[in-house]
Amino acid sequence: MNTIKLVIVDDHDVVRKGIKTYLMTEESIDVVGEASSGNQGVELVLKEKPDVVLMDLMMENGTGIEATEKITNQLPDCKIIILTSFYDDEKVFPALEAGAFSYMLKTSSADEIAAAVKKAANGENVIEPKVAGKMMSRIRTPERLPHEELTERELEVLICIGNGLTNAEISEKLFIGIKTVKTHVSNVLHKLEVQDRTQAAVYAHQKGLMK
Amino acid sequence: MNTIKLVIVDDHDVVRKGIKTYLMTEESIDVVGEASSGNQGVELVLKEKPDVVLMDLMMENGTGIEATEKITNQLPDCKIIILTSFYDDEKVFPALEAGAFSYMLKTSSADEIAAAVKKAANGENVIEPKVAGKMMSRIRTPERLPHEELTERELEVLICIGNGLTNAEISEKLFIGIKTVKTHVSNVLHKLEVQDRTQAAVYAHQKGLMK
DNA sequence: TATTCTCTCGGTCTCTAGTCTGAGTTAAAA
DNA sequence: TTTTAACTCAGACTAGAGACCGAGAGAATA
Repeated sequence: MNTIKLVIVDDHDVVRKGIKTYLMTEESIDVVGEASSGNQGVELVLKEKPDVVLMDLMMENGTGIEATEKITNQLPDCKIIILTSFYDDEKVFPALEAGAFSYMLKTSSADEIAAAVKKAANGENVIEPKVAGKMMSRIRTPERLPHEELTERELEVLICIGNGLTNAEISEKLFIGIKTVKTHVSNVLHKLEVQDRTQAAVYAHQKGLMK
Repeated sequence: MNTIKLVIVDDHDVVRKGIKTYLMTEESIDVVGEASSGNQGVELVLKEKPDVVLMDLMMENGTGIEATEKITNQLPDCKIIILTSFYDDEKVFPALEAGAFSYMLKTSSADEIAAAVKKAANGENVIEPKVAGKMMSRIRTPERLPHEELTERELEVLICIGNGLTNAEISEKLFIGIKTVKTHVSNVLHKLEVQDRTQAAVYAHQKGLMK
């Protein structure tokens, strides 16, 4: 088997160094680069064209999800392993939809991560047991999340609501009439199956739709 | 100078291994143990009595803040360096109040962390620039965070708001009249300096007051 | 071309939210 | 004992939220 070219994208220096140091003992894996932000990661990956990418989700500049999407669009053969600090309901599926190949937690051991890298290079994906459980329950209830039915404009309005704006303020911000805002708000409330804007704001925050 | 005995408490295997591997090249530092949870960390520290502890804040079992408090109560000479994944308004001060000696981010380089360990053993504390900035602004405006001024009842009401309840629903849940609820809501809005319940709900979520 | 979707806006109506003022109760602190 | 703070509730009022109905313009699709 050829050497696996790997890029690590994580804003934590210690994590990058930790993985890199550990993987140096693995002869079949060659760490060809590291990046500390999503944007930097995309650039690096497009330049190095690695076989596998270890990608953190929570980073200060540019989310890992956006980076994952950009990379898979341009390099469909590049396997991206999401490596995140915690188990987050709302980010598993967006990440997988963005084209992530495997999904692991940082609580995994270094050995497990090395194994996941090799498997990814081999075309096998690894999903953390906890995450896999979520996927099963999602398959059992395959309905889309309510907010996926929102139109672009409605999502904009929802985010305004999530920021605590009144209808009048949304009207000014989006350059539309208050009546129109009310129409959108009403549609959003129905689609999200909530009773009022406060619940909509909570929904937006809990589902990670903000910003 | 004697060798510095260090314990690492972090639920991320890669972080522990990363720091440990890096610090092995430092002759003056001896990693005498690792723990993957707060409770486990307390036990280990009480047993090993290290000079310095590197402590993660976000862990699945037992928060780093509780662990920090327990350790400093029993071993006041043990220097605890908080090492956290992100810059969180709400956890800096509780951690420092719990007796943390230094406060660093995982975005710090491995060199910086090694330096912080040595400084801690020497009695010098290191506070991340960003965190230090927060401290300065706290000193400049020593007022408590708005929500700390809330009474117990008002906090209960705020959490209900954060859960999307209407005044009528809060009234039922807390067994008080709607008029009373309105009074509490009004007080909450003033104290938090927000205009309406939606903004209050957002506040509650952003400041981590929910649950 | 006909249809569908999205975004836009209007009118009317009801109800909730929130403000303000005032006030009684209890419990703890000075 | 007096004072203070927290919790309770009332009435009256204004303004915003949201429901419901209808409708026109533009773009995309069948």
